[in-house]
Amino acid sequence: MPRRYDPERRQRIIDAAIRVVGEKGIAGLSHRTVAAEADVPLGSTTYHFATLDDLLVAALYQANEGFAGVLDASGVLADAHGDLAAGLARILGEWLGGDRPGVELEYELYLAALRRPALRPVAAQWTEETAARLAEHTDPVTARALLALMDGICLQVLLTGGSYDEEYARGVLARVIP
Amino acid sequence: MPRRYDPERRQRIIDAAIRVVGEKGIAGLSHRTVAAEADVPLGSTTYHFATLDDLLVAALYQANEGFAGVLDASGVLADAHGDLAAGLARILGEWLGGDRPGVELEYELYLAALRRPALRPVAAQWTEETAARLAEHTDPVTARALLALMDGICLQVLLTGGSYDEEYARGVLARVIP
DNA sequence: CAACGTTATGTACGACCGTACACAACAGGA
DNA sequence: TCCTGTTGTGTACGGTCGTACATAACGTTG
Repeated sequence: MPRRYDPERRQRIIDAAIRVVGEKGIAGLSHRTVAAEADVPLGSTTYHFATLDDLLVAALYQANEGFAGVLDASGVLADAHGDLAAGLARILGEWLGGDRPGVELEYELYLAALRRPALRPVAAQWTEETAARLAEHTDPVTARALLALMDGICLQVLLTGGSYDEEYARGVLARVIP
Repeated sequence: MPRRYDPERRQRIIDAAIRVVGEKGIAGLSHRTVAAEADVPLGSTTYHFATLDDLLVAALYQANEGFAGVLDASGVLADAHGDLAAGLARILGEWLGGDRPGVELEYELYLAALRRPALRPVAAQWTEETAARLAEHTDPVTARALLALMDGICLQVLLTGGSYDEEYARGVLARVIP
């Protein structure tokens, strides 16, 4: 089933959806706003993604690679014998402190799974994959706990408008590692 | 400045808003849906709450008392020398496991602060107050870490559709307590 | 080359939304 | 009693939304 005309049209729509969510939030996401951002007709977005949930699933899949990329680029998981807590704390600092527009975006898509069951498999898959990667440096239980604690720390920063304290994060993350 | 006609009209609107968010999510919240749920005219909701953010702020304030109530009723914070980690793990179990419709509701309102700056002071206040209450049984740094970890554990359960493991929670919470 | 199914587009409809605003109901001071 | 300001209501407007659907553009098959 070959694609015709514009083979990357679908990808353009996903990219546009991510930009829209980044700028206006999920509340500002509609077939029309995405079509305008991607510079495609309205019918094109409804054709490739019948419901907005379909579009959100695709966007979340793609956004999940954001943090995974930071994780890879950091080299923390490459160094088998480094200080894991310090490494993770540094990664969070880079992720939260960077002026990338992706932090709120990626979290918003992730948290949207709370009310949209269609997103839960994607969120679950990301959690399991990341936990598995962390587990290579500790054990599965600790990996999930580290993930949960990192989530909680980020939430406290993002929801309360506070600032990120890397030294605090390193300290409490270290407590979780047995 | 005496209230006339219906002194509790404002409260009725807030209660209705919480029910609407509980049933249809924030996405289903509008002046009209709230007016219908509260059985008041449309103009009444727009009069008492000019913007939906105003209404969400009031709803979040009220919803925050939900978890605080569970915390109080549990008696965990009353027992000065009990096992804090086990107590908190049990509270989370009651909160998540109960068939109350409040869990997703309260978290949705809380997480909405990510994109709505108007809610952040409320979220921050709840975090600080709860951390202060926990700090009476440990130290401030540990209290905030416990709160973050509890948030993260709940998120993993709610976002991935998984089940809550109280024994796991007790174990990792205990690691955070020095 | 003709028929056909997939891919893609344009447009229109009914529903819902926030908002504005004129107006009614009432309390308290002059 | 009248006047004034606050509280509360009804309605209508312009805009955006999801959705449906007729139709075009194209590749494939026979």
